[in-house]
Amino acid sequence: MNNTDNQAKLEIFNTLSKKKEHFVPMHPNLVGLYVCGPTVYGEPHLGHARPAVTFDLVFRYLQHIGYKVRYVRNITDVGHLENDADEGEDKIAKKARLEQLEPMEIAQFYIDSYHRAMDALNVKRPSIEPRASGHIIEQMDMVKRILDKGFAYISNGSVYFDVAKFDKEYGYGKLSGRVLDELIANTRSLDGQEEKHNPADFALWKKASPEHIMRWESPWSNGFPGWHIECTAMSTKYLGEQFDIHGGGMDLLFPHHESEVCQSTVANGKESVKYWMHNNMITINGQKMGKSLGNFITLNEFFTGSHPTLKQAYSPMTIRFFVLQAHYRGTLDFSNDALLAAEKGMTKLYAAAALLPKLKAGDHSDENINEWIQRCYDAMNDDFNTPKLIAELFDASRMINSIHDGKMTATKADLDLLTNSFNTFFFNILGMKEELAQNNQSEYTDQLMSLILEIRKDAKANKNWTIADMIRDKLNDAGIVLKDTKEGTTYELN
RNA sequence: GGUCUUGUGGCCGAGUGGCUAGGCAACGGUCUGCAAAACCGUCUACAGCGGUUCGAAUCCGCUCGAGACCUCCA
Repeated sequence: MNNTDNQAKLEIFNTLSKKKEHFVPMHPNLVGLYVCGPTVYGEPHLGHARPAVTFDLVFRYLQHIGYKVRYVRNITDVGHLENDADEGEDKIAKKARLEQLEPMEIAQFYIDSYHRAMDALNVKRPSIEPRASGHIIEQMDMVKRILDKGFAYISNGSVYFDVAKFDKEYGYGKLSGRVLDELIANTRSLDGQEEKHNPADFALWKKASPEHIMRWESPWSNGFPGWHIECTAMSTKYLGEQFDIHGGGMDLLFPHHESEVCQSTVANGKESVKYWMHNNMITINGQKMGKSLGNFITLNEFFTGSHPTLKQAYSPMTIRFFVLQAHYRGTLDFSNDALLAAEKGMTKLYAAAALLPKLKAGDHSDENINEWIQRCYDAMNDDFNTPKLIAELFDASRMINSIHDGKMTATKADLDLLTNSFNTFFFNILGMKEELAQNNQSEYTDQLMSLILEIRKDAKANKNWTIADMIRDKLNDAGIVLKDTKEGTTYELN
């Protein structure tokens, strides 16, 4: 199967149409991908891992089938308002005061932390990672354009988008399915609403109250941009007025993405996004994750196991594999049992990968490798069905083990094909990487181990089971697992 | 309350209107000095109640459960 075939077969579930559609990029061989990135005022947690891994997979697969992809993932580092106690106060500004640090210092601290966690999860860095604070001019420009077109109004120094007018001209709610009248009926009256003509209107620019530290001079007031405008401004700047894929979590569907549709439609005169993709949410033991529920777990806590909910530490690759073992549009529940099962399964696939170079070719093949490869591509082309792909990899693992045990054979050509494809799907596309333990197998370790295995072999030859078992058990305690096979003993580091 | 999504075997998790995904766990077998690993086999589920159909886990309706969103938080 070549790239052209796969490009033609790829189907993506489009939130706009609520069905799978053939993916046809606007420009041949080029794809523009925009994903809503993190708001940097806290440690990265599971809620960050899911979209990051999901769209990393999309990024990787699109590249694999031959597209040149520009992947833009923003960093939101301005304009965060808290909803609880300190109403109207910028989230970053609040933290800054509490900790006596510059707002940008806080943002930088958490950006670094986010990057470290994403690197650990083997999430590729995007092509461009623009910061909202670095695009204030572009955002103001976008607000001006919307004002000029007559779809926004100024009220007490703030600028609001006129949703009712938009609804009349273009129809509101295409993405989320919201009906404007129902929205208005359901909106409670809240402080500050009197500035708006209509409760469904949203801010494009907010006048800063005195406690705001992050503020910029604008034609309307000294203030800061509304939340939704940053994505519209930055996606337009880097991907153009129309681009292929916009992704994010389902929690962003409304109002954030719906508002983006409004803004870009007015500012650019056309709908800008062709395919909207939304990953589903995560839960922990069936509950949503929240600080108040006591199940808020950061990624570092997962990696180290330092949270009361966790029975053990889970490596970054275990988390990644676990995320990929569920389809991105389904909810994903984290539990110790499920993570443990994923970890074991993942280990099995690593073991199969390690076996591949050791396989001996036969004169015929018992399985059709090309058909297997086809099934792998079919899975990916079906809206990135990674659980299906992983099931195929487990099938391959069974083949690999059987060939290794001499219970099956494959020709040299098929072995090369199998090796190449297994590695491509497991490492390059799913983005699994060897974890530290495996990389620790230095030459010294190898020499020491071969000495120890030699001693045990002697002991076994002399039927000295006490010594042989002691070596095996003590090594096991140290995290080194011995595997006795007909060809001799091998070892794995855990 | 409203909008949307979702409910699959002990656990996780794919799925096409008819052809028993896969993983983990459990149990049996082969192999092994024993064990682990590996391989083979067993465990045949689709929230509940109706309806459409020759046939539904898959389509429709209702009920129950879960989740997301419904603020100028991002």
